[in-house]
Amino acid sequence: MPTNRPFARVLDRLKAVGLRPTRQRLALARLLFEQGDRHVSAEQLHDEALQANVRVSLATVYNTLHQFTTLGMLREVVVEPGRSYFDTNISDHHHFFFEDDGQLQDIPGERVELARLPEPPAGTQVRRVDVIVRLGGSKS
Amino acid sequence: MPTNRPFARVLDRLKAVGLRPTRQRLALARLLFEQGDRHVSAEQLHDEALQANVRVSLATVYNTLHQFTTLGMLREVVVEPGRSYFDTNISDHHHFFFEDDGQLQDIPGERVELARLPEPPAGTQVRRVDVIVRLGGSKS
DNA sequence: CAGTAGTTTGGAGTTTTTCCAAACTATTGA
DNA sequence: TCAATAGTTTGGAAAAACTCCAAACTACTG
Ligand SMILES: [Mn+2]
Ligand SMILES: [Mn+2]
Ligand SMILES: [Zn+2]
Ligand SMILES: [Zn+2]
Repeated sequence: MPTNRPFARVLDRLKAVGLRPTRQRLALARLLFEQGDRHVSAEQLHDEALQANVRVSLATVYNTLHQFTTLGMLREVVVEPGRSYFDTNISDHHHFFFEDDGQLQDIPGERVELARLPEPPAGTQVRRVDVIVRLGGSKS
Repeated sequence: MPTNRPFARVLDRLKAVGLRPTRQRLALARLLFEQGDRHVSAEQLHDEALQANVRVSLATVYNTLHQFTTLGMLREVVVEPGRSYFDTNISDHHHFFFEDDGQLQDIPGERVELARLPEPPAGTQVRRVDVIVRLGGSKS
């Protein structure tokens, strides 16, 4: 029978990438990774941590989000001026963006087919292709 | 024979959309529209204006860029956190984004074929589909 | 357990963008 | 021609998101 080890998964992930499992990092990792795919802003995650009674500074939230992104555990998504979202879904996929309320929704990679794309200019390499489907309410 | 009317085109465009052709607006419109397709930030356009000896405040540059965007003369492109680009190419097209130097380059609409896209969620409507091809130097 | 490298933190700083209310100006039509 | 009006511009203050810093703290190693 499996023991009750609520932190184990997240703890192992931190170890795997060589980050010390500090109280703050562990708590943020749990908020990020233990509830399915999410798109969160730094401010949002900070609020969630405080509500969960985890004392952590906003600077640490930014540090952590950027470390996780650099280590490939998160993906940064930019759709609006003045706010970055961090995506816990790091698989190949795209996004609906609801311009009215600023929400992001995943589009699985296989539901988009890019049948043709130009060659990248000489000396460059494609890092990623983002498809953003911008949505408005039914009126506009 | 055509008279020498350097401002005529831009002036007509302003009239067409119902904006008063003020000194500032006229100058900004010329910088934007009289040299082919461009992707400029507000700060950039402001600098250009000053260098061309056009006294205009940064607030006015923002006002103007947003008015032009609302009126469909410009398109706002967001690829990086913390900076908006305004695109004078309002035709259906996409972008290469050079992550190293922050530059944008147009990809003509017909060079991208989106063979499949999911239906927009009920009650929403597609406003635009952005394809951003993020490029890195040859090393990464 | 002491030493060290990695981590966290509050607060100040930076950058981009927005807001504001006062001054200014293009347009209109009497 | 010009006064009234609505639209425009402006500097400076403010907001919003993010970064930086140096001091304090803590996880790991031996
Ligand atoms: Mn970042
Ligand atoms: Mn805007
Ligand atoms: Zn996603
Ligand atoms: Zn473009």
